[in-house]
This record gives sequence, structure tokens and C-alpha cells, in this order.
Amino acid sequence: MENKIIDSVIQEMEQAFDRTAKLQSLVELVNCSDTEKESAVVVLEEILQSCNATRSMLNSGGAIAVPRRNSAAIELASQDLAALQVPMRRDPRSYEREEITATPYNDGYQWRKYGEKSIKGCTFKRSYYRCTYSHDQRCNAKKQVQQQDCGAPFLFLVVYKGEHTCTPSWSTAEDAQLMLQDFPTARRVQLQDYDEQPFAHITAVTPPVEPCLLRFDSTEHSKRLPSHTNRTRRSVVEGTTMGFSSSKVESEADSMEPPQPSLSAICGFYFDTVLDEVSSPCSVGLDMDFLEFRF
DNA sequence: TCTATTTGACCTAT
DNA sequence: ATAGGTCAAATAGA
Repeated sequence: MENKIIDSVIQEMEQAFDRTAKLQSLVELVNCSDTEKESAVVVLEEILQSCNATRSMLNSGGAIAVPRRNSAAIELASQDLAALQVPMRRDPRSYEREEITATPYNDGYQWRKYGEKSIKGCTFKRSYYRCTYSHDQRCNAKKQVQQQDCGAPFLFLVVYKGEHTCTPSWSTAEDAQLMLQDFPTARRVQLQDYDEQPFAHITAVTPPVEPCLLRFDSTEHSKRLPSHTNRTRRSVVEGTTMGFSSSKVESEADSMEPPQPSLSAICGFYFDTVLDEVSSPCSVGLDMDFLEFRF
């Protein structure tokens, strides 16, 4: 029973770690003063260190002191944790969850927009999406995306309603590998302009079946740069899901620094590359969500 | 021509 | 009456 508790605590810690890492990547994107950002990063690093330390202790098994006199309470706590870890069977239509994210479009599912609405008290309109397979496979999953008014242009409130009951066309490991061989045509790349600055995110989620190569070609990006930055510069960034592996920049002008990873996560990676002299933030990200993808 | 998005109209709940 | 959610015709783009 004690092992069960420890397992549950480890799982909770893993989630806390992942969420903190995700928050760290968001902090990178938020427009605030350097001092504030630095403070936030320091705090986040401390949290991550604590998570790591706790995880190590739990994994070693030596630091857990379970008071035996509380065995009844332990039993109850264990049951509670188990209930948290294995949610009860529920109606897929009743499922609902919210999240704040800088990347509302790369959750691994394909969505079709069916509406947009101005919401009272909100600067930005709310967008309504339903699963692409809502008709073909009668999938009831929907989501709403609402950009936040907090001055950080990259943050969105995403509300998911209903669980996916569909089977995406690339749901097998074999399909996923085929997709990887065919990048970028097989992958969807979401391009969005924020204040006329390009921002890209790989939205096709790679099922975490095997270490795989990721490749991002910014040529498509360059087409969307503001007219005053019309130099053609092509950067190709490569990495793997197991860590950043290599990068190179091909430029017909003078050479520039190769893109460097700005944040390495425990799994997956996140890095920025500079596209031109005004340092348009071309972010290519594979965020933590992909690891949680179910198929 | 097909598919996805946009957008005004309509429906429903409060 | 109002706000939020959805529909469906018009439109855009590949």
C-alpha cells in the first residue's frame, strides 16, 4: 500500500514538474521587464530543483518515512490518490477542462472552426472549434480559444468540451513514422502573425513511440515577414524528440549565428531562431502536451 | 472543384 | 432583453 502512495506521489510530482517546465516556456514568451522575467525564471528554476530533488528521493525510496500509526489515514489517502489517477468512466460529452497556453493550436488534434463571437468585457473574440471528424466519426469534442487581455499577446484561454471519440488518420505508429519522413508536407504548421511578427508552431503531434527527427524550414516563414525585412534567408533547424541534435543556417547573405536552443525540457525541446536583422521571434516548439497525447 | 474559414442570423439559457 | 453558442450561406484559397 505504501508503494502505491509513493507511486501516486511520484506521478503527481512528475505532473508538477511538467507543468512548471511548461510555465517556464510561457514565461519566456511573456512581454515583461527583464528584471521581472529574471525573477520569474529564478523562482521557476527553484521549483524545478525542488521537484527534481523530491523525485530523486522518492525514486531512491530512502527518504520516505510513512508513519505507521496512521495506517488508516494512509489507506484513505491512497484511495483518494487512486481515484485521482484513474478517473471514473464518464460520458465523453460531459468532459470539460481549461488551460492557459501560448500555443492554443497545437494540441495534437485537428479542429475545424465553426464560429467566432465577441464576448462582453473581452478585447478579443472567442473562437469556436469542433473536431474535424465530428461528422465522419461523430466525435463530439469541441474547444473554445480566447486570447487573454493580460497584455501578454501569446496567452490564450482554451476550453475543451467533450472528449475525442475519433481515431485520427495517423493514429498508428506506422502512420506517424510515415508522416515524419514526409515533413513538412505531412505536418501541419500553424502560422500566426502577432503584431506582424511571424510565429510558427509545429502542430502535428508526434506520438512518442520512437525518438524522431524534427525539421523546421523557415522558408515558408520568410514569405510572411513584413516587407521591410524582405531578405531571403533560409534557416533549417533540426532536432529530435530526445533532445536537440543539430542545427544549421543556410543564408545567401552574410552568415549568422545558428539557432540555439533556449530551453531544454526533460523531454522535447523548445528553441528560438533569429530570422532576420530585426530578430523576429520565430519560435518552433514542441511543447509538453505531445507527451501526453493519447492514441 | 473541394475544403476550410468567415460572419451575420438564429437559437437557447438566464 | 441580453449574452453566449451554433448554423449555414458566402467567401477564400489551394
